[in-house]
Amino acid sequence: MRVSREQMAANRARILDEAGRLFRERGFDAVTVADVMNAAGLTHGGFYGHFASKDALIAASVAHSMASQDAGEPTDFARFLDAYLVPQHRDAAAQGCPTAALAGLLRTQQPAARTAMAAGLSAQIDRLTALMPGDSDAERRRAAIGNWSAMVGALILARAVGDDPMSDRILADTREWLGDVEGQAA
Amino acid sequence: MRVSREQMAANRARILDEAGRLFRERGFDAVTVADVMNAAGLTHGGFYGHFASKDALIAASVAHSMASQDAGEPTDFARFLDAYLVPQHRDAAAQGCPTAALAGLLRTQQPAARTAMAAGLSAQIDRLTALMPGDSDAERRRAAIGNWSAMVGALILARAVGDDPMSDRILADTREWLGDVEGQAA
DNA sequence: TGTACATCAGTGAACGCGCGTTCACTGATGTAC
DNA sequence: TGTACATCAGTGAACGCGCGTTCACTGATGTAC
Repeated sequence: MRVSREQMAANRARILDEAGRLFRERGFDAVTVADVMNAAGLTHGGFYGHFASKDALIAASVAHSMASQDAGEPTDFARFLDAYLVPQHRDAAAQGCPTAALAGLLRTQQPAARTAMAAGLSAQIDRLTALMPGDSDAERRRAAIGNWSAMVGALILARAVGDDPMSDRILADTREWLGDVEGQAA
Repeated sequence: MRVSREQMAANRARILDEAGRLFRERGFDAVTVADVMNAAGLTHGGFYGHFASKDALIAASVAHSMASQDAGEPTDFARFLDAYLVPQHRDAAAQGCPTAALAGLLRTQQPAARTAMAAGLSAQIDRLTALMPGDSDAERRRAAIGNWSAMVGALILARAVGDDPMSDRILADTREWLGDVEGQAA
């Protein structure tokens, strides 16, 4: 059942897409190699033709998910913030921000996966720095890192507590607070 | 090998202490029931005399770790912030803030564990609200939630990226940025 | 261009290991008299 | 207070299951002529 080179490349791309979706939704440990392959329409045995190990898939998947974030590159920080800290995003982790979904899981992962996160995070901070007001580049970068930490932190906390009414409040209050801080700084 | 009631209570307390330490250090999945029991100086077979399941231990451990945070209740926000966003805290997750160590892992845990996180988080926000400047209680609470999201988010991001030089920068920049924001708001 | 053969992507059964959980047993604790 | 017995916290072997990984096989693709 050999397939064409194009087909194989498409299969690999589908494996990465599905892995990114499943890992964001359930975390690395709760998703099996067979889960990913089945989601991609394949059987688990073929996995090792594409990746050396599950850890290699995790590293590639983190890089893939972080890179796909570039596509939706924000051009207006206020708009980005308002779309980010909302219940719909909290409830759609599978399609949402990979940083918020995965950062808390990466401390115990292998170096390659953490390096991929570092690269994606660095790119995101560069992007946000360009959108920040401020007199110096250092000041804009500091604001970008502070805002991004608060956004990712608020989303992680809102997701951690489950159905609790505090979840909505964390999102709304952090959104308003960051909006006020921005207003003051501008 | 029956032990006295006091001894049994002490054993249970030691199990919870060690579980809290190990879970913060390695996450829930990478720590086995046997790991926890051995760390507490016991064998794995006796575990089910104390807890109904590993999930029950996780829930109890989250509650235990979050409650132990009350002990170090901060009285000065600037001091708390300066001690929180530093490399030593980043590198000592086992003894550090349970919220930063566990929040990212809780989305995929059972309701009891998430409820315990919600309760601990609520208490922490109440504590920080009391330390915030501001005209109204709503404003102080918003500042507490925003600051706490940024602190937890920055620590999670700094831990996610590993040895990367960005790790130190995330801590330092977020610390300075929050200090500036506080200064402006006061 | 057509044919014969080598390659190799994917399949699915199987392997081995580790983990959560169970259970028969042990012997110190707690209690009844 | 001392003795006899019931209780039960902890032990360690065993069980069963699921997961990452391997491997012999299949049959379509790619290539040599």
